[in-house]
Amino acid sequence: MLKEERQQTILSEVDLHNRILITDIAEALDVSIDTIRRDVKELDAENKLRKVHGGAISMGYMTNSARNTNIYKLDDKAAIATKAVGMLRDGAVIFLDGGTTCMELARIIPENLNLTCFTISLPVAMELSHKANINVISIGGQISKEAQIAIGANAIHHISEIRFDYSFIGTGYVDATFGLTEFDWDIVQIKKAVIKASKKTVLLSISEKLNSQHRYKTCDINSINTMITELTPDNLLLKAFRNHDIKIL
Amino acid sequence: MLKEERQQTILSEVDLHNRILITDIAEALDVSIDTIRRDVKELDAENKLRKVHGGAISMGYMTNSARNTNIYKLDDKAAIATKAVGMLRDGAVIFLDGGTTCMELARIIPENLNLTCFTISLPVAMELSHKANINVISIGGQISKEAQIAIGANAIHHISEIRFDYSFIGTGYVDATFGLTEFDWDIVQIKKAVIKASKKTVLLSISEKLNSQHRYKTCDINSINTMITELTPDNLLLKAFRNHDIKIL
DNA sequence: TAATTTATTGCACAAAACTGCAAATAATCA
DNA sequence: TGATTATTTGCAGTTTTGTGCAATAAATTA
Repeated sequence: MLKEERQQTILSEVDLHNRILITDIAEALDVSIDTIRRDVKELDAENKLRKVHGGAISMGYMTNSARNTNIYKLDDKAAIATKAVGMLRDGAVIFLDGGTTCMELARIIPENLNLTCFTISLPVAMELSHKANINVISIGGQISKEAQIAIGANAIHHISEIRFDYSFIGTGYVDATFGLTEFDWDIVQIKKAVIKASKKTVLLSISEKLNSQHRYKTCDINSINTMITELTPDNLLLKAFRNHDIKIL
Repeated sequence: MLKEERQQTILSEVDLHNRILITDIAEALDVSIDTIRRDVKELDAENKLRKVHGGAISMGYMTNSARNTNIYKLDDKAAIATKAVGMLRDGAVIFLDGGTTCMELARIIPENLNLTCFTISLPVAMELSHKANINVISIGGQISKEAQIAIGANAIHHISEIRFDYSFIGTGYVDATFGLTEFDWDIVQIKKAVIKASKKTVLLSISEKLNSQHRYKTCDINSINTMITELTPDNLLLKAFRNHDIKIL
């Protein structure tokens, strides 16, 4: 196997799973740990990923409070995902959005939990499909090349015919007064449908996105039932959100 | 052999397999390693490919992901996929099944081909989503954990509402008299629906599967329009199939 | 703190790349 | 056509690169 191919493989694995373990990759590609270590080092120097103790994480997964020095240590998105997992109960029917934070949630959902998970995200569906007790249902539709999620009328129609106990969604931008906004029109339509189809909607967002906005509006803050960030609920950055009828975790 | 045609051969090999090894090409064309090295160097300078240590990779490969780590019988499968790619025309609406052979086909579909591809396979959808000119539509449904494909009534219903120009399907087992059979009932139902929805059905199967059978039947050999194996069409193993109204590639 | 895991470093071996050179081949022109 | 020139090719020696191993150091966990 060519070095270049190997590095491409590492990159695509990182893209797919947000994080990789050096040892896993070495075993999968059947080369020594040293080799993978060197590869990861190079890729880090090229800013294609971030090397951390024990492995590597994707750039998209990085947050600006970059204290991600250890693959096992909780970073921002993992912290959010951990809080979200606490909301899950056996037998629930949930929806999972695309994006790295929801992907992280999918990753850490316990194997023994009995869940029915709907998702529009190809990577999330693949990740969940490895868990024995989770019934995964992918919502079909045209695939957005950027986000690797199903979009379009078909997907929206399907969502409208389901009633989720919980939906876990991300957002491009969020602001206490302007609500959730996106750069992409199609994605807004999907999220609108998801929110409408959910008993409870849970927003997962790193604090970095707070107080930002863009062109197309998904919904008001009031349409969200629970908002999870990596911050503690009493953080000052969340003050503006406390005026709304929304639970903050 | 002229230098020009040699370089042309190198380029087409790179296009086909996304990567080459200097040593392989040198042996195949029966010239010295140095010659190929020089050729590759020139082609790199002309931006026709990217020279890397030990070989070369196609320009498109850089963005290409999901390198197959399952190298089992990969050469045979690549040979089948190559024949299948030859059937594709701009503007076609096709269906791609799951399985490693179809995955290989997805992998080598040229970037510049304009296609609408439906698929039930999560990995195939992800692979295709990286190609700019291919409109990917995932068919949703319950995800089979073994095969990472959508199965069930919902997926079947969707398929029944489409008319594919070509469908490329795999099979668990195939026999000239017993037809296509599977170990899994749900998968049979999906394949039946696909065949019904296709103007032309193309079976991709490595020769290893020929003359094998299992519990559940998908269809007779006659329901298949074209059958592609890694063998040459006049191979003895295919003799029994030549009695049927089926094109063999 | 000790025990375990991960990183780093230096080293050896192998594979590949580069260089200069001579022989072979192709192209040009009288 | 034959002689001259330029290009291409293969080979040998050298340099560079890639890989794995083992010893040591650093970081992490219990």
